[in-house]
Amino acid sequence: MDKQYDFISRELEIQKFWQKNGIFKFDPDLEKEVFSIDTPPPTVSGQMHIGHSFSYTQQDIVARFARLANKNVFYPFGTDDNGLPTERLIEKLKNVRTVDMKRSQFIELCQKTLQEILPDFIQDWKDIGMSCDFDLYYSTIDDNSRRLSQQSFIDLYKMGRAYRIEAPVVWCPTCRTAISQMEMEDRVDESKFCDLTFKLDNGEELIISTTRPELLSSCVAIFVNPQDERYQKIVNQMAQVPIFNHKVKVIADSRAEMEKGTGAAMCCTFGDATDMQWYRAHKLPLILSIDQSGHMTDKAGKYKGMTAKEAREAITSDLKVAGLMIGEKKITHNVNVHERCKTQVEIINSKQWFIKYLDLKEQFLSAGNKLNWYPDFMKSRLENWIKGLQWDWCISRQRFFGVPFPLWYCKNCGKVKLANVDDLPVDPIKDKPKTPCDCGSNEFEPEIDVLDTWATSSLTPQIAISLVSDKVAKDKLFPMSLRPQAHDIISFWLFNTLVKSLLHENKNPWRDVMISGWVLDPKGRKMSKSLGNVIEPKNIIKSYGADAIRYWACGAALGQDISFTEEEIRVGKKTVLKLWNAARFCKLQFEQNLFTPDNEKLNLEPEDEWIISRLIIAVDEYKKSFKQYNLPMARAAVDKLFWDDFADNYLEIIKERVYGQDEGSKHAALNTLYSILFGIVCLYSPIIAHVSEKIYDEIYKRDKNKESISQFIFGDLNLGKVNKNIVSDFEIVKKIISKIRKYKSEHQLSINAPISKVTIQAEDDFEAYFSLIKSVSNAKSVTLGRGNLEIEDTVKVKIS
RNA sequence: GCACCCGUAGCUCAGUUGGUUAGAGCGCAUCGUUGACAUCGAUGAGGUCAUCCGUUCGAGUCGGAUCGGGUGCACCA
Repeated sequence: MDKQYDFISRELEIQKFWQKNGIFKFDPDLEKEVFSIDTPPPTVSGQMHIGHSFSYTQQDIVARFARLANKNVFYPFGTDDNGLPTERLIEKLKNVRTVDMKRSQFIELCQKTLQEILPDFIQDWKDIGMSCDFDLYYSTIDDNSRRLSQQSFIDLYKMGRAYRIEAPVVWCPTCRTAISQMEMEDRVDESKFCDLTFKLDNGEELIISTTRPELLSSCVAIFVNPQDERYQKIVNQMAQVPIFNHKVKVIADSRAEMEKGTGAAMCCTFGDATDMQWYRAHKLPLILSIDQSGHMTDKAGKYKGMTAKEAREAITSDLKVAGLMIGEKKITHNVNVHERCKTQVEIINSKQWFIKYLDLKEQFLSAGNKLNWYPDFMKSRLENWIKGLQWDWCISRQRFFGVPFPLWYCKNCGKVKLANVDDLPVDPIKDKPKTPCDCGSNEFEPEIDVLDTWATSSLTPQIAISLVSDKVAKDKLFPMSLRPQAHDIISFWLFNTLVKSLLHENKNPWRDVMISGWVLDPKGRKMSKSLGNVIEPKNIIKSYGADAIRYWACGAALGQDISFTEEEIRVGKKTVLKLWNAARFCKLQFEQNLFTPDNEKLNLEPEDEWIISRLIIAVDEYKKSFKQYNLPMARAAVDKLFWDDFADNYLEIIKERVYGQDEGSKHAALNTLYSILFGIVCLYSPIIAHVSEKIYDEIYKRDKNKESISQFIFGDLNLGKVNKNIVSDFEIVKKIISKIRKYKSEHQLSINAPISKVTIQAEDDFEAYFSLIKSVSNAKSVTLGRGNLEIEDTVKVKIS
C-alpha cells in the first residue's frame, strides 16, 4: 500500500476499473427493488461548472447509497445538446454566424462539432466519479429522442392540446425567435419617462408619460382608469398622436393605474403585456412598428430601418423640436430580457405552436403536492410558478438545430398533415408525407420551426427508460424513484417534465425530488466570467482530488446555496488521507501477523464490543439520514465513528494488544479491526468513492468474493445488537483518556510518555476497563482510589 | 407587491419529531515527532443561538411581531 496516497493517478485508475468492469451497469433481471434516477442531462454549452460538480456529486452519493441499501439502481446519463445554447456554443467555437449560413450547413456543422466535443464534455462528469451506467446514454437530439419528442407532439396534437395561432408572443430580436415565459429574466435598466402632448378633439391637451416613444406609430388607444376623476369627461373622445397624427380613442379600463405617470397610458401594439391584454379585450387594431430583428418597420415612417433604441433617440429629439415633449425624467425600471443573450424582449405578433395548459393549473398544483420534496420548502417555488403562469407554453422556435415539428401544411387547403408515428423521426424539410392531404392535394409546405428544447428534455424519464429493451423492467422504472436537480430550473425542467408526464402518462414522473443549491463565491456572489470569480472543477480535482470535492458536496444541506472556500475542500482531502493511513496501519498489522479473518470463538475485549456497537449505531444513523436525503448528517455519522471512535481511540487502545504476545487477544483485535474498517469503508464508499474502492482493493478483495466495494449491501456487514452498557461506559472511558492526555499535555509530556500511576474514582465494576486505560495511557498501574492527585506523574480521574 | 430561505464560536456551517452542560471543521493559543498519519497528533480558549413578545414544567427548535441578508415570481404605460 502506497505510503503516500497519490490521488491523481489512483482516482483515474479506479474510474477506469469501474468503466472496464461495468460495475455500475444496470441489470434489469436482478430481483431487487428498483431505484430509478432521472439524471439531469447537462446542457452542452461550455465546460463543467463547479456548481455541476457539486449537485451531480450529491445525486451520485444518493445513487451509491441506494446500492448499499440493496436497490437495483437505474442511473442513466444524457446530454442536452440542441437548441439555442448549443447553437451559440457552435457559433463561438467555429466562429460562424447562423444568419450567414445555409440551414442544412449549419445543422451539419453542429452535429459534426458535437461529435468532436462530447467525449471531453462527458469526461468531466466521469472525472468526479459519477456512477452512472454510461451505456444508458442519450442525447436530446439523437434519433431516439427525436422520435419520442415528435411522438409526444403528435399525441398532444391529437389530444387537442397542441395548437397553432397567430398571436402576440414574447420575442427575442437577437435570437430572432419566440421564447417562452420561463426563458425571460429581469434586469434593472435606466430609462426615461417622457411626457408627450396628445391633442384632444375638444382642443385640450392630454399629457401622457411613456418610456417607449418609438412606439408612437403603434399607438392604438389611450387608457384611463374609470375611477379617475381627472379624465372622466374625456372618455370616448379622440386624441391625436404626436408626430404621426393618427387619431386614437380614449378608453376607460380598470387596468390603467391612476398613480402611474399622468394616469393616462398609451396602448401600443405591443409595448408590454398590458398592451396585449387591452388589444384583446377591446379588439384594437394591430400596428407592428418593430420587426422580428428589432428594427423599425415602414409603419414607423421616417424611422424605418432604425433599431428600436436608435428610433427612440431620434423621435425624442424630434418631439422636443416640435414642442410636443414637455418633460422627461430619468427612472430605473425592470425590463424583461432573454436569459440566454440578455437582450430586452419585445412582444411581436407571429404564428406559433402552443401547448394549451393554463386550464390545468389545479392538476399541476396537486401533482406537485404529491411529490416528496427534499427539502420540503422548494415545493413553494413550483407552486409560485404555476400560480403565476399567464401564457400557454409556446413550443415553436424559429431556429435550426433542434427537433423538427413532424408535420407539413397542405399548399391547397392549408390543413396540417402529421407524420405517421411509424415513420418517426422525420425531418419535414427533407422528408415528404406518404399520403396525400384529405383534400387530395399532394403539395405540401414543411414546418420549418423547431421544437423548444424543453419540449424534448421534459421527456427525459421516457427517453431514458426507452434505452432498456426489457419490457418487464420498463414497467418497474416508471414512475421514477428520484429526480435530482438544482433549484434554478424548477420552473423549467421540473415543471415541464411534470406537465408532459401528466398529459401523456396521467401520473407523476417521480416519487422523490431532491434539489441541490448553488455554489457561490467566497463572498456569496454568483460566479461569472465578468466578475472573474469562476472556480474550475478541473483545477480543484488536480490539487485536492475528486474525493475531496465529493466529501465537500456531501457536507452541504440540500437546497441551500453554499459559498465556495478552498478550506472546505482541504478538509475532504484530509479525510481521504486519514482513512488511507488508518487502512495502511491495519493492513500492516494483518500482514505482519499473517492474519486471516474468522469469526470463531473470539476473545473479545470491552473495546472490541464497544467499537462493534458503535458501528451498528453509526449505520443506523447513516441509514436514517440518507432516507431523508440528509447528506450532511449521514456524513457526520461516519465521520464520528471513524475519527473520534476508531482512529482517535480504538486504534490507540488496541495497539498494545496487536504488538503483544497474547495470541487470543491479538486475534480478536485484528478480527475486529478487519470488520470495523470494512464497515467504515462501506459507509464512506458513496461519499469518498475512489479511496474506498482502493482500500477495498488493497485489503479485502482477496478474501471477499466481489469485485467492487459498491457491490456490498448493509446486510453484508452482519451487524448484531448494540451493547448499550458498554457504549455508555465508553463515553466515560473516553473522558478518562482525554483527561490523561490533558495531564500529559500540561506537563509537556509526549502522548506516549510513560506514567507511573492513574487513580480513578469509580464503582468497582468499572475496573473492567482499567486494563485498556492502562494500555492506552502507557501507565504502569491503574488503580481504584479516593485520594487526591499528589504524585507528579499520577493522574486522578473522577467519574460522575 | 406576493412567496420562500437564511441570521448559531473570529470564519464556513451542522443541529431529526421541543428535553441535561448548544456541536463540527477551519483559524487561534499551548504542548508533543523512534512502531498509520507533520498534508500530523493532543489539549485548550471562543456562543445572551439577530431582537422582542407569546405557548410550555422546559424553546436554537413551535407561534407572532420587528430588524438585517439573499432568492424565486409578478409589476415594469
